[in-house]
Amino acid sequence: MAKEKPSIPKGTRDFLPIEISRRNYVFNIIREVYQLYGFKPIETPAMENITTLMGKYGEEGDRLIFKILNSGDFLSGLPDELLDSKKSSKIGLRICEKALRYDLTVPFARYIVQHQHKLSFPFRRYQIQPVWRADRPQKGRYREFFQCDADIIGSDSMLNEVELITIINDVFSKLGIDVVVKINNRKILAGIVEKIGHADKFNQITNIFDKLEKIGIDKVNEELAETGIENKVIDSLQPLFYMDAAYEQKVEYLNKILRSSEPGMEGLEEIFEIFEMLKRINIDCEVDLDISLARGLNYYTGTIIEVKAKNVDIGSICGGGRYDDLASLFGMDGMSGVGISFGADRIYDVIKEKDLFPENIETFTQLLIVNFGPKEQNYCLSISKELRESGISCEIYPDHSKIKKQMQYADKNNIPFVLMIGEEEMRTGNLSLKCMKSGKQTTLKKSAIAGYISGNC
RNA sequence: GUGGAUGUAGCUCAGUUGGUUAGAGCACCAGAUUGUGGUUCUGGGGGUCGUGGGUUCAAGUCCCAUCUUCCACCCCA
Repeated sequence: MAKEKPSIPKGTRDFLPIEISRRNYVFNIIREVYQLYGFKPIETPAMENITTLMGKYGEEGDRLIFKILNSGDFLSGLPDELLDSKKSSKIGLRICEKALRYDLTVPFARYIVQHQHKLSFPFRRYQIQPVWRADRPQKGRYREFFQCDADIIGSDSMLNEVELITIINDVFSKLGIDVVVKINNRKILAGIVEKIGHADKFNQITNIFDKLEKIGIDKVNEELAETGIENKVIDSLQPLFYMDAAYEQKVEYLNKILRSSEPGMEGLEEIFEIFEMLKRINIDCEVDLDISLARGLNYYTGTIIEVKAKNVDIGSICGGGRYDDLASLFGMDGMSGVGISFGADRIYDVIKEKDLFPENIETFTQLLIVNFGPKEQNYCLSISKELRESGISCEIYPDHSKIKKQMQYADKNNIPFVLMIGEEEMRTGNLSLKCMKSGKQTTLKKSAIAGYISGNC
């Protein structure tokens, strides 16, 4: 048999125990905060019917959905002319009925429509599961990664937006990450585009706005001019592009130019409400109204939110927004929802880069019991049972190897304590406990061990 | 999907205008030390140089293709 070099698909990763434990640290903090706000956990399958996903994320999104080939003789029913046409996307839809989920929001919309009779609205759920995107991988961009979503569906209130923002604040302050939360509203963008008379070019224009931070104000103006917007109009937009302008100034200016735009004023009113509420509660992290923030999947209709870590170049680590029409795509009207999604893997990368993981999460086993031989091993069996019953995570070294080797094992596995029970200890009942960090050894009766370790961990 | 870079031991990398048997550090294993790890010393194992073709007396080195990883665009968490 030919030897195969082992590998995994590009953009996917294996995880070491230490990496899992660090990732769980991130998950646990997010989960705790979600539960503190009354969100309930749900799960959905890794794969959805392909029709559930296609067309929900825009053209680019469709391309990035992983499709699952049908089982069986999937080509037999295809007309020859379709096969001969070699149009992959069309053939793909005929031979793939399932696809891996691209995010957690669209499956959630499907979920609430299907289970509406078992749920009471407004419904707040959280969901921590992996998603898959057929993107080309690079730094902070994976083909399989975890999203941690929280959504409130069935309520139009801006209070929901405010709660989500405070959740973002709580999570990142617990993780010790310095972030800036950017907020915008699609209705404001629609109003601006409408006022400058290019409502038909919404995507093109907002896309250019979005590049502001990256390419700078001059290039943005250049690109806007290329789309056919008159210089006079571009000049009138300039105040919006000064990122560090105070919130009040931006709102005042928007009030002027959006006066006769119904969606524009509506969006502005929503933003105003959010910021008024935020003023009532103290929030540590920076929250900015950023008119250049345009991103977000196609389904967002109102508020859009994006969070970036300061001083780390990794794209957004959390994003979200309000979607009024998502459930109606599955046949349930009047169900506005708003949600956020933490990108656990990017958050992991930020914490790693900033070296912010706490040390104690690297300990798995607290105590190793050295194995001196068959007699001692038998004696240790009951000791390990008692220690575990007292909540001490411990293991007996499985072989009668040299002590040196067993100590090395403890050292490499970051086990803080080693218990040595040889002939002498068995006879006297005075057990030798070594603290690996200090190198000090103490003699204890077995009943005192659990207490000693708990007190010194 | 478009463009650019990269690939040599488990990891990080040297390797001259093409020229004997491809090196180092770290990691691993063994010993110095038969009841004591993390430091030190000694020794050892480990590479068909990403893969497939081509040029040449001779290729890790040059050419082509392909894959991987990384970077930019696009898009996004």
